Amino acid sequence: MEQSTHDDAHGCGAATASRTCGYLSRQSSARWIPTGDQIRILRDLYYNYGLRSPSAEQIQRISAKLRQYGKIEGKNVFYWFQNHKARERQKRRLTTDIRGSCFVGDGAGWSGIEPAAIPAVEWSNRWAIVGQEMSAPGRALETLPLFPTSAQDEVEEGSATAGISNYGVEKAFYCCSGGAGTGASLELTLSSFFYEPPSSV
Amino acid sequence: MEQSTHDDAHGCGAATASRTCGYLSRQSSARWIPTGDQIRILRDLYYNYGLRSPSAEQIQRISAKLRQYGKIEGKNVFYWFQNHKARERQKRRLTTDIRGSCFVGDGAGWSGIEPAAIPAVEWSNRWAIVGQEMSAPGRALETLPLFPTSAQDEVEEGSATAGISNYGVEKAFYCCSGGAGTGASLELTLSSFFYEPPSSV
DNA sequence: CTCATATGAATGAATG
DNA sequence: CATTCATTCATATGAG
Repeated sequence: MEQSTHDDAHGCGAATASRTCGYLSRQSSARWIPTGDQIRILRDLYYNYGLRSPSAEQIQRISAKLRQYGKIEGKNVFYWFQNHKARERQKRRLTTDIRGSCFVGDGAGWSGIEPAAIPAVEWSNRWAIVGQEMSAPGRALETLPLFPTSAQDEVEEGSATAGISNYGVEKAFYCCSGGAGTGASLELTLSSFFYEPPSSV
Repeated sequence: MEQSTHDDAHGCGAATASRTCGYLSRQSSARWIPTGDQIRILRDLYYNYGLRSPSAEQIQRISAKLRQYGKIEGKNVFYWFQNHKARERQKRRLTTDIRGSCFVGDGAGWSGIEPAAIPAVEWSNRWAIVGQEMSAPGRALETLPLFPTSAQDEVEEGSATAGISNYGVEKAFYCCSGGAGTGASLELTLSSFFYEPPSSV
């Protein structure tokens, strides 16, 4: 789900290819295309190490390290973490997933159900090490907690959120739509689900 | 042309649609296939109501409502609007070669030639320090110190980074990071996989 | 079967 | 940190 499309499937990094891919897969991509190894490491840092907002120094080191797997700049690492974090959060907000599963963990997928990517046991080993070494005042790994964000976050939905006043629809240009005859149903539609509790069906 | 292929033609909703089709037209499509009703409502929201970028809550409500017409998730609604807007704009960019009738549009003035060098210095402010790139591919990290407490020096000076002048960043104020002796745990963390066999190059 | 088009999904990059 | 834009991949469908 994550980046199954890319990963290394763009004929770049591949598993053994190991070409100085990075940025270009065939021409001047102008846009960074992470290799499989790069992604793997980044994900490892994110999930297994809880790194979510690397500092400048961290980014430097990470990008420097990842450079051996392909062309990469600091900003790429920076953006990667930004995006990954943001999208994980967004997923939470958009998903109507209200299942009372055990751990939401570091979920990585809209489905909310991730095929046990990171066995929690794995961490303990590393965490321990990192933990003791990290005598620094809560730095480096911003979020050390095994469970990034408590589920307390998305519980707030469902009740209020009744600020239905305006749903961002301010400028409605009744132009293009040819089948304007559906207007009625639209209003009905809008009101129906805009006033309905988010409880699915 | 628009969505003549789908709409309800995928043997799902049929003409009258309103069938609990959604995701699967036969099995697990893995990909959401909107039903005719769902598309109709979405288009209605888009065109008749000018809804272009629904918020998270709106998406939840919309998807919840559309769910009665078939399986659907929040991300589907999200992507739908995202794609619809992007493609409409893209189409406009391609067709509007002599735009000039009305206005230039919403900030996307396409005059055939878009210089916009984008000095890439925009982000410099944020992570200027990160910007520094090393021309030494392959290694450089292997020898990184375990006690990079001094890492602050290089950053603080900024001269080191300025030497690269990669982005023409003169004054790099390491804003966000702030952390000084941050590095320690980081590379410790990284060390685990930094020892990986560089099978790449 | 191959190709073209439409479109769902994903993600890098960027802005506020 | 969230929101948006642009680009690209992946897949469904129909034409040839």
